Amino acid sequence: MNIATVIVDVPALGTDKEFDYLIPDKWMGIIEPGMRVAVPFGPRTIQGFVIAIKQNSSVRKLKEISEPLDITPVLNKELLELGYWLAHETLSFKILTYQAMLPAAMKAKYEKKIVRLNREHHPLLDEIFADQEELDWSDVERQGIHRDIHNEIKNGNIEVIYQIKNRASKKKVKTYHLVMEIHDIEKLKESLRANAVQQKTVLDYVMNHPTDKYIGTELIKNTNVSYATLTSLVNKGVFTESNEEVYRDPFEHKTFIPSDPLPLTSQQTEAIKPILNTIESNNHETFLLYGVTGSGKTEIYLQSIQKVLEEGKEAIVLVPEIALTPQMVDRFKSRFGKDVAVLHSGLSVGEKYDEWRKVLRKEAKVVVGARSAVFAPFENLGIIIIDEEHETSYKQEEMPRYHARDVAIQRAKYHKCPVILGSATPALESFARAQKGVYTLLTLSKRMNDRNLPSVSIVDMREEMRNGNRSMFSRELFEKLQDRLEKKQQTILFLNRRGHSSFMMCRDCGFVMQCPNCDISLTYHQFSNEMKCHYCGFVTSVPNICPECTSEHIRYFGTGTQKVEEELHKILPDARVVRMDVDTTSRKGAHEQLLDHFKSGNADILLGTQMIAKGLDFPNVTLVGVLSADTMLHLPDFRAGEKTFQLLTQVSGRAGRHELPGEVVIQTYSPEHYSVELAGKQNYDQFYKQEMIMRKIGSYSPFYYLSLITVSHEDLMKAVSVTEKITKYIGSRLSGNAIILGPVASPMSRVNNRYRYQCLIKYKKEPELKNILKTVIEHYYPQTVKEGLMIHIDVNPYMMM
DNA sequence: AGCACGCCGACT
DNA sequence: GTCGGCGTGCTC
Repeated sequence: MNIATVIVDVPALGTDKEFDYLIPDKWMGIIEPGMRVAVPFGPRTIQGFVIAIKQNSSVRKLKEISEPLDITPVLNKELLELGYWLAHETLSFKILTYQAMLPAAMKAKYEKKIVRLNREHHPLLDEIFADQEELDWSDVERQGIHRDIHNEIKNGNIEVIYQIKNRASKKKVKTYHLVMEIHDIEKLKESLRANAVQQKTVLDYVMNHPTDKYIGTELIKNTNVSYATLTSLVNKGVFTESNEEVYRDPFEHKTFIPSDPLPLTSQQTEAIKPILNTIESNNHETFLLYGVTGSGKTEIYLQSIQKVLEEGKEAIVLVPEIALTPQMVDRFKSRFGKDVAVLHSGLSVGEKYDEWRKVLRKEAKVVVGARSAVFAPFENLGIIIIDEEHETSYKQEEMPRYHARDVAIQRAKYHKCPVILGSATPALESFARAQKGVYTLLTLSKRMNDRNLPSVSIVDMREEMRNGNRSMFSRELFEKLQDRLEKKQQTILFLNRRGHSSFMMCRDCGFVMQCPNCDISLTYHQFSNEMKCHYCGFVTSVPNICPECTSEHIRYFGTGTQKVEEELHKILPDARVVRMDVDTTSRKGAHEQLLDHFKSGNADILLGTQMIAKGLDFPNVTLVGVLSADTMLHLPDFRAGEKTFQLLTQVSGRAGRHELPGEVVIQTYSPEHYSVELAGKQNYDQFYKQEMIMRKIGSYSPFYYLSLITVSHEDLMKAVSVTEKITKYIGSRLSGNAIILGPVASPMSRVNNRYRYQCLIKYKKEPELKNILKTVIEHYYPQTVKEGLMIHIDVNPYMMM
């Protein structure tokens, strides 16, 4: 058993396979599956994951593993297998699936260096090395001395070495251990010189707060002395000092008030019963917890987790973009305290690494996190919960293009434990599966305390226009805003930004400023006063005259949050507005600050985009206004109606969650569209029926599975011809039941000067499809590398652009 | 992905 | 003749 199977850190077709290495005697019994190792690969040394350990290899001449990079495995057997499964499902390279499972801090960084092999006098080497032991390869390149260096390598004077580095390190803090008895400290204090004030302060502090160790920074803060003082006390034998590893705690300055399980309503009790049963009986089952906003889904999550912990198992809770719902984290931390680790995008690389290690070391039993937290390295999973399961952020858009829901179910099958998908507006796919009995449907139709759903009025903005109101606020919304200001109640104003950013248009000739590299109009950014392309990053100045007809009547159109804010100030000068968008929340912690500001009553109106739609719960909010409900209704996406319905329903749910009744005003140009109308009525069931008809007519999911192939190339003809060949090939290999659409130009037909064409495959059962797609990838791989052709395959796509 | 190897054209 | 251009193929 001295041979290790390794997946190497080279994401390419030719290297996406197992490589065998000898385990040197000194590492025997130490190197285990799931560990990262450094291995020689060609002339380099790179990182790899040990997949298995075995007796024999079919390869004759094996190299030895250089060294292990972990003390204990970072992936368990289940996750190692999951990586293979995921690579197969998403047509991804295996190494990328493993990288997706680990915090970014553990991705290897490589350094190429040269070292001197001898100290013999040498004019060039003496000069470039000076006194250094090793030299970065980039220095060689910068100085343009390639030739000489290669000569010296040949002469045996220097050698090229490769180093693997971790991105983040473990955080260490200086710690002072108290090693002197209290009465000795007293004596020491007496014997100190009168002017040794600082040392005396520390000794006093220590006597008043006796404990066996002190963190250096804290000791200094509390006693107002310097490290030098502490060092002299170390010399006098009061302390010993050491560097101890600590976790970075993102919630260091937050206190959580412990919470106890709440009594459940009769509906909640009914809903949780089957979940508790599966936990107890160790069975896998997927539940769709369909509960209107405010029906108490979270309490069901909490009490299910409680049960899981009692069984000695662990829980994963996925929350979309968790930084956006600090309230949610609070609820879990309050209930489960130190057992909770949090993994979300707002944390620094180091913080994420620490939270992840708490899981690996079994110091945390509950993980609350965004998409990638579904890979938390637990070994006794008792439940996986996906809150707001319809959210599209659960789908990763880069390789591996996985959906957290699919991974969750796969893991739950392995662990024989339940999955709960929770939503007030389930994804159509999920609800359909629940109807078919694939998932078990649990319904919470009543809000807790029997609070009514807010009353919703839909305002036809065309009508407003006809009546001479050209403002972005309808009369109804304006009057209600005024009313809330008088009553000292709060309002949330939601601006649906997608497909609605500001663009420059000439009023005389209709010219719209386009990105020169992409097939999209440039967006006006008031903040920096520039025109930007959101796809390739192109930036240019704002024109004063139309570049086309030199007219001065060139203006920006569309509604940004800043513009809404200005307008609010004009019509309601006394209103205190908190604006939340990319500009105001980019600073770390700004998000939470703004929300706290609003919550504490320091503002009347919260104005924002997507980010205010989710999970917020403010008692004093009695009005929610949606400024333009239909902006994404017309996007080229078969889920546009579903997304609109979900968003409107979610936003509406923000009003009247407590004692005060809530009202919602939805402004729209398409009041008759069923997505808008039924969102107004909060009628998911009706929406489901209606949308299912549309999906059936269009042969879309959930009636068909989809796979999307996008081909892009600098040369339009190349993109077209390759897509055409692929479409033909696939058509010839699939059954007659599959529908193959293409080649057509992608809705984003050019990005970054690359033309994009696509082929959409709709199918019910095509067991050969994965293999066919793999053949396509293999066939075009050489062109991918050499000619800049890109083929991007998305199984079950969410982004159709 | 890198990197070495190898086979052609442009110079000392 | 040698240098160095980049096309080709391999990495346990």
